[in-house]
Amino acid sequence: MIRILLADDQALVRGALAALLDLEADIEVVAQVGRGDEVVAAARSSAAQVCLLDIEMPGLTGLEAAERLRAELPEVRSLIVTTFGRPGYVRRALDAGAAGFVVKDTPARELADAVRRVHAGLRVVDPALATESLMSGPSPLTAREAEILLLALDGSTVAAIAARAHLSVGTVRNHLSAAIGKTGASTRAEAARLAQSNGWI
Amino acid sequence: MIRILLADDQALVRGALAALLDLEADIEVVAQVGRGDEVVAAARSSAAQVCLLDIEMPGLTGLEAAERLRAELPEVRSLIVTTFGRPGYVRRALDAGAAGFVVKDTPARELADAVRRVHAGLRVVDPALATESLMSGPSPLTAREAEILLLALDGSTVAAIAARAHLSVGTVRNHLSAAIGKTGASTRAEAARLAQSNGWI
DNA sequence: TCCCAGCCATGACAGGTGTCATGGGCAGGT
DNA sequence: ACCTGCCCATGACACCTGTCATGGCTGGGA
Repeated sequence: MIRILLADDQALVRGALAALLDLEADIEVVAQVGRGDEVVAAARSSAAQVCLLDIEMPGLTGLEAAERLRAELPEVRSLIVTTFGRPGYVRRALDAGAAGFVVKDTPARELADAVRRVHAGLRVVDPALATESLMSGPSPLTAREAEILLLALDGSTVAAIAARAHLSVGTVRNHLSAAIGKTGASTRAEAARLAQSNGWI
Repeated sequence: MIRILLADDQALVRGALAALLDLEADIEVVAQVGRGDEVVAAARSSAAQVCLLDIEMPGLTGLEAAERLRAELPEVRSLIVTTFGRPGYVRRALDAGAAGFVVKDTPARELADAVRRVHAGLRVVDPALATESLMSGPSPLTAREAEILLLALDGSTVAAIAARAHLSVGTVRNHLSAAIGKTGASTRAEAARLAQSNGWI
């Protein structure tokens, strides 16, 4: 019997996935949480063996939760199950210690298989996503550029970004200009959008 | 026995919701589709009574699908089940003829209840969402402003937007300026983001 | 040690952007 | 018929942005 923890902030999706997995004879959902920062504690108290983690969650992202799990409960294996198959997410997930990565777009049957493989110690990654992830390569952005670009996501002016980052306006413009060049965009808004869709920020 | 059609582009979520609803004794999932433009045909051939529609779908949005259903199969009732509880979505959903609106964030139990109420001819709207929807009110944007703002979402320059909309650069700037004023933003990128999060575009 | 990459900052320039005033055309309501 | 609101367009102005050149600083490799 494989003991599963489910982490997804949408109660309906969480419950539905639980219903789906409980149909499998060899899988048992032993815990459900709706926040990333509840994952480690719940995994500990429920003695879960595999954690299904959504990326978008309050508290901690699924990626960060996987990192905590690796540090505090190394015998627990994480499987990222997310809506967005952004290239770059896969790499970050594996770097964070996740054992697998599937998108919510996969056939329902394959989820149980993925759980079994992860539980058996294998790594499982959506094949289509894996190639796309390798295509886009690692982030070309420096840490600072990524940070500034993140602040530019909401469409703020350069002055507002500079204030939030405690930097001069000119420096922000330089970082943004570098990011625009590296992403192949022509405005900072487009660069921010591209970087996000590639999982770079 | 209530006959249900499920429309969601994420196969995993669709399958999981099906597993969840099939646990109910009086509910039967008779069809599943992954695209908005397959909803009407599938509803017709499966003789579904209630359609659960996600908003974000290829082909047609759930809102548009609800509109088609009302026109072609008026006896079928639609229930919008979506990830984003954006104020403004509720109003648009009800305008499109949907009988209910719930977010994926609701407890699993309530979904079956919502389905039963919709089937019984009642309207069901997430109470928290309903008040928020009334708070934000209807869209302040004119049709043209919303259209231009939609083109500005990806961070394009004004010139690029003008080319795509077949308008002069000056006109685009005017529409954007009006939209910026109405949304209380200070750049078009921020205005586009605000309008989207309010369900106005 | 030198050198390089990244970070921060300044200044200047061209071109993009947001605002405003103005005007014509078109539908819908009184 | 009149008014109102929306759409489209033009032109001018101040300001914001993206780019480039330049320089100083720091923390690693070679």
